Amino acid sequence: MKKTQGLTLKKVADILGVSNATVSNAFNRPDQLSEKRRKDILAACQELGYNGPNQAARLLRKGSSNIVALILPDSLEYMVSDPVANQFMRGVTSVLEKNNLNLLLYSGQSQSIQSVVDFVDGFICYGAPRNPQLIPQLKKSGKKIVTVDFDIEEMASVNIDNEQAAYQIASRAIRLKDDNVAVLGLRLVDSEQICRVYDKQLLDCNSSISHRRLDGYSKALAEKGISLSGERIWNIPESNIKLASLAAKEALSCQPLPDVLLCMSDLIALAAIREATAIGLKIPQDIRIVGFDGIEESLRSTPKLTTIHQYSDLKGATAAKLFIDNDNHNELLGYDIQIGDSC
Amino acid sequence: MKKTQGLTLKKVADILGVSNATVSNAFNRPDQLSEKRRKDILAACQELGYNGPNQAARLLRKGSSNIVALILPDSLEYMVSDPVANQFMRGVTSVLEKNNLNLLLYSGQSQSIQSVVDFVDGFICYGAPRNPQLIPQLKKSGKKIVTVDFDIEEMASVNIDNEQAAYQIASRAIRLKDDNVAVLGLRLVDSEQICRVYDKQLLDCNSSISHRRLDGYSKALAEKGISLSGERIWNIPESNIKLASLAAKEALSCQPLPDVLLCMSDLIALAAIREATAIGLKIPQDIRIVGFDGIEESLRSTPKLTTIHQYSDLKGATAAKLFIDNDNHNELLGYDIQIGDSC
DNA sequence: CTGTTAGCGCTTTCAT
DNA sequence: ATGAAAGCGCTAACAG
Repeated sequence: MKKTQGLTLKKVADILGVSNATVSNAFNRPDQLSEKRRKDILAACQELGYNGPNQAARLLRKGSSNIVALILPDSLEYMVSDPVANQFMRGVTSVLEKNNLNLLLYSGQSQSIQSVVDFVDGFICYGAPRNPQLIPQLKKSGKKIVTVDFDIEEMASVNIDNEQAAYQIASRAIRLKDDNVAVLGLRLVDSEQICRVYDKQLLDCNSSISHRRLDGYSKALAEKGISLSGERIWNIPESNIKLASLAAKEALSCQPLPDVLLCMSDLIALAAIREATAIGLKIPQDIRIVGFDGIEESLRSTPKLTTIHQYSDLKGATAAKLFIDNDNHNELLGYDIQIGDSC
Repeated sequence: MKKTQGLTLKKVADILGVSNATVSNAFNRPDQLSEKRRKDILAACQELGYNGPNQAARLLRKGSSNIVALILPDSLEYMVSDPVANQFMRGVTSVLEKNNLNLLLYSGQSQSIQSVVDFVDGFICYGAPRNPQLIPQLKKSGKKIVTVDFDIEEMASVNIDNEQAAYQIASRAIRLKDDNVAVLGLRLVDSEQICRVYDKQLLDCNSSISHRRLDGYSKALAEKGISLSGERIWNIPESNIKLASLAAKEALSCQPLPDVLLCMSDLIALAAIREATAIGLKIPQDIRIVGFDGIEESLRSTPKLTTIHQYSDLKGATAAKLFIDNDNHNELLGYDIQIGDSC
């Protein structure tokens, strides 16, 4: 394997008979030398095959790398194929690319941020990381941080009003006081299993968007005079199709059959639609189903899904902009109700 | 903002009254000092709040960072929401995570690899990058490289036999000698527009998987004695739903109406199914449609899509393994025909 | 406008 | 088993 040329700024300077500072300036500070000198030097470097200052050395010296880490809530393996995370990433990358920043993906399940913290200019943290230990580490890293869908005190953040959105979609789904309602929830309790919630210890209730959504559902239910017990709430440990289908099957094989299924993600709702259809239920006549997120596929399902559409790409773009502008404020984004045919 | 503690290995060594080499060894080379000494030092570091050697300095010194760059064919913005790329990335990340390697996403549209080349241990290059200039840069970088779906001489690679796969799926789709066949192709010519191919200059015919697939189709057609002129081949500049739908509409509003639609990706085929259904065509009675890739959604479409299923996650995992093992060979992966109801 | 020089924080020979 | 010291390649203060 051909080794890299081993050209350094110093060598180049020697060859050209100028000081290394001048070469460095030619690359980094055009105002520090004459236009002609700069052009000559750059041309000579090109000629020699020197592509510019070594980025690792530059990082050590300057402390900045143009790399930003995106901390995903779970392992990358899961997150890279999650449609909501995808859309979020799309927003992030669109802004980063325009600003010549590079993206490092990092798992929220990691033990620590140590292995990357010195390489990156900061962190965009999408959802509370599965490993809560990361949060104090982030705080004391001294790096720039933007959080999304949760907050770290004093840090920039991007959120939507999950409770209000959940309230609205639930209000729409529930018609009658004696509707039988079931909730297909996401990570409500600390379990790797699909299970009912009963009165199990709820997971970090304050920071979790799932609990905000549950609060919204509950408020809507309370307004109609319906009560919801833990046995009508399912916990799904992770938003993926297989688990969602299993949970939907459970809920649909229950007596009495639910009239309304409040699903905390579209992936879950779409799975529920498929399962309900498979056992011959008519939607929305026999059962009403609503989702949350507004992924693309929800527009194409049969029936089209009624859901909360959040602008995940905008969320990503906003997070990236706050990061770049070093803007420390807390942004609250809007959402829409997407009216489909599933309720 | 609380600044980082500013603790360095040297300061820690001073505080503990040992040399910096000893502290370094405590972290990096357990065999270089007594077990007890090591434990004491590590404990003391923990106490002091020193999390270990600065990674940037370590990188400068050692030249390795545990970061691997994944070069995607196009801009990240597009690729993060492409289902095939997602599945590939899933395979890559599953292996990288197990090996404590971090993933940097890099756009194949970039001007150069310069901004990251010094930060990473090497590159996995998924598909020929849109900017062909990157290829010589990669070659002379001296870094470890694994290519996927194309080759760079002397470098490890992972491929499938696109021509053979395309031949098989086309052979299945074509029934009669007087079938009227249309191809919905991907990036066959250098155009940002949806257009017929006619006899336009074909794009880098040798390295492109699209041209291998076209060769496979042509072979199958030739065997049945059908000829295919450029006006029955559409070029879609990019695999996304909107463009695919437009192209499908064009093809379906053509006289004579095609009996068979050979689509170079599932995204295209699924769009074609929707468009055909929308204008009242029965699939497969009125028109047969086949895809390529085998994305998850193709299993759930109505009718279920007949397509080539490639194991994109395995492809990703294989690429990552070759990278990690420094294995320099050229892997050819298998594929399956997924028989659905669309043909 | 240009050159000299002191580190950035670490790893690794080479002595001890 | 431990320590002293030489850089890795660069940037930025400072002096000229």
